[in-house]
Amino acid sequence: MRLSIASWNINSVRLRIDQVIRFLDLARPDILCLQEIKCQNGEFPRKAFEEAGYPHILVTGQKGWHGVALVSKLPFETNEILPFCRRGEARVQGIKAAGIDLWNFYIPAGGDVPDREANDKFDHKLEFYERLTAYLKSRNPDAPLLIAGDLNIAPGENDVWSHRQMLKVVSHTPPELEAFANLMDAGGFHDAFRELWPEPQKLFTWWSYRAADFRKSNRGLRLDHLLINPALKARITSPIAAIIHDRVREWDRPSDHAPIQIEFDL
Amino acid sequence: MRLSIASWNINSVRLRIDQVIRFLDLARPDILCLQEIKCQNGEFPRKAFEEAGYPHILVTGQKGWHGVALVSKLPFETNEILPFCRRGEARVQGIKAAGIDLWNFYIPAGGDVPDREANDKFDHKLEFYERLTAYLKSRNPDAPLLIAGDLNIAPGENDVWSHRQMLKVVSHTPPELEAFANLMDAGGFHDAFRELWPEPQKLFTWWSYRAADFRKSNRGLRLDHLLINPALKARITSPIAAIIHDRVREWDRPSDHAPIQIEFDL
DNA sequence: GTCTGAGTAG
DNA sequence: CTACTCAGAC
Repeated sequence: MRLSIASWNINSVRLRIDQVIRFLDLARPDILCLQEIKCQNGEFPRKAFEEAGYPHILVTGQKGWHGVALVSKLPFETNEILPFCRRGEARVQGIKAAGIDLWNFYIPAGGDVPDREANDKFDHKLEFYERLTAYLKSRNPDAPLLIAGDLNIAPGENDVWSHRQMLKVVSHTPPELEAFANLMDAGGFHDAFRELWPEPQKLFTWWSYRAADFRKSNRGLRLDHLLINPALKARITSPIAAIIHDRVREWDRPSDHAPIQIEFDL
Repeated sequence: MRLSIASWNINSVRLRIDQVIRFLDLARPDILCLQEIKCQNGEFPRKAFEEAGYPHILVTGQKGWHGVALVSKLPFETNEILPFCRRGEARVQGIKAAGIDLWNFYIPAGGDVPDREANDKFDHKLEFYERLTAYLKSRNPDAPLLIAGDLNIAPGENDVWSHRQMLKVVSHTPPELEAFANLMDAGGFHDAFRELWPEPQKLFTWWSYRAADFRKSNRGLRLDHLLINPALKARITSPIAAIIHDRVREWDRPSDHAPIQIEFDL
């Protein structure tokens, strides 16, 4: 079977429901992982997704901030509780579909000051990574796993518009780069995007709203990821397609994140 | 010459600039008086009015609340300072166009409690009426004058959906009705709307946002007025046309006020 | 119900 | 820059 998974930090699903449906109609992933839905469970626009052909829906919302959701053409099970967010915010989902564990994360952004003592948000972010990394070490590595979402770290020199300037900015500071590397090591993850577009090519999934013309300044970051563990990689029988839908960032009143998508045969 | 004057409480001119231009294109008044523009002078969308054929613009704005503006096909002079608002808020404009004095007012709404002692906003409203009435008594009555705007009083029994219930509600309380009557007496004003649609016909220019269907409940008030003094009346050589553009209140995300317009030959 | 401001977050 | 909350106004 062919499987296609997408992920998108939508920055308010109610405000951008038309754009999400438009994206689904053009990209037709089997499963879409959403982050920053910014609504409570009862406020999620289920009907629009059902009508678009995505009847299987899991919403993990809260009032106002954060919130993740998963909409799927395929049925899925929810059987795992993933205790990575110490504040219990709506940032984590774990499902099993087509025999694969799929985790959808909106990892904390981490505030402005890259100092765990002075800035509790930064500490919260790194602790999320630490908990996730530790969990992976004790998890059965033979179970196929895909991690999707806004991980809020740009891990490589070419995942930021300026490595030198960004080393001081939360999302690309040394402790974050180390946390991301530790995660990759612990899970043995494969990054299909970087495989397809090798260094030193720049890859971005996010561009600030503050730039008048994000294409012109192109000061982006690669904060969104789809990570494949070795057990899943071993089951894939085709080349892995991976695409950043950066044209979507050009739409009218867009999210500041572009959707990302991977596709492969099992 | 034929002269056409309109008035509209727009409830944020930046949010509804498309609707204002649409209204100008359909009604083509020579001068439009706006109230509740809710912006500072530099934030007023001058260009849209200029492109619509209204190059003469006077903006009296402030941050966030209130604010009045006047856009005109005809040139005008601004020569009079009208000291009716004791708080110095952006609620008053006076110009002279086509030999006529035109005053554009956004008179204070007056808060909830109809008691001058307990509610300073109510006192402020009545003092505005008192100052205006006193000023008219000392003004040269031979100068043609038109008062336009949201005067925030529904003066007659048939200017409210329920005279009995509204007598307790600010906009139609006895001291306000008296203040309005004193104003009309002092200026000798002619109300072209009531002339054209005599009692007991209901006339409304405002409907609350809270009603699901304002047409169905039709709990409106006549708060907006265009008042003609005797010297102006004497110069008018045609019947006076007067229309409440209540269809505009049906537009998508409308102001809670409808535009009003009068037209006559001089 | 629909605006604006201030504060918070990204 | 854009989104959310909440309060204040009408």
